[in-house]
Amino acid sequence: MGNPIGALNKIFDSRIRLGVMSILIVNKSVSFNELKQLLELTDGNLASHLNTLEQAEYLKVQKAFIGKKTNTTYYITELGKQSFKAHLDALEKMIKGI
Amino acid sequence: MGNPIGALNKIFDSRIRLGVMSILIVNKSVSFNELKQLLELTDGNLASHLNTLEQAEYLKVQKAFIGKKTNTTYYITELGKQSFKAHLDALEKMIKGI
DNA sequence: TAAAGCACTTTGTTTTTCAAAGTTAAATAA
DNA sequence: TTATTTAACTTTGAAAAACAAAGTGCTTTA
Repeated sequence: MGNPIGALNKIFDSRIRLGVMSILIVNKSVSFNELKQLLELTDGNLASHLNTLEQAEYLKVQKAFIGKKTNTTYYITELGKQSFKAHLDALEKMIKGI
Repeated sequence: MGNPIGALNKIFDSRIRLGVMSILIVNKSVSFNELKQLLELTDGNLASHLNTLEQAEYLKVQKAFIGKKTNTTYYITELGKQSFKAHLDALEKMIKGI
């Protein structure tokens, strides 16, 4: 049996990134502004965490106009979904001592 | 509905402290050296995380001699147990979108 | 023309994490 | 008896991460 924390994904050590993923796994797509309001973050802080998630290819972005307003929408990728689930599995195993 | 990440406990943002709690919730008592080996940490790093957990009163320590060797053993406190469970509940709710 | 909203980027500070080395005390080996 | 080892830290300092605040570019609405 290896190190119990070894299977945890470092990207998900952050509560904010965990929060983003949790929202996106249930909601399919969420806008920058919705995330900002839900998680009560400053733009910069949110943007940088979203960037980390994008770099990892756990998220993809779509920029569009909704009516006349610019809108940035985030989606979870297949990789993101898998990685998040793997992380939750690892967490569960660790907690249950499996 | 409040901020979904608001109910998470900052002390458990750290994978190492999560790991320690996971071990102690199943094992009742674990020595410094066992933790060090299980989690593959340097003494200093482990000691400082244990200290954080102790400050929060999530852990208590017992120093004793086992045979002729000094032994430091860690136990989870009732507060620690409750806080850890509360954190896991918050996590679960967040993930499931409750 | 001015002000406001969106989605950033940049800057700089604060906080956290960590390894490495040093410390203290007891135990065992030479 | 002197030296080494083990346990469990503490201290120091560096690197990484998190964050707020301010600035940017673009568009829209007043």
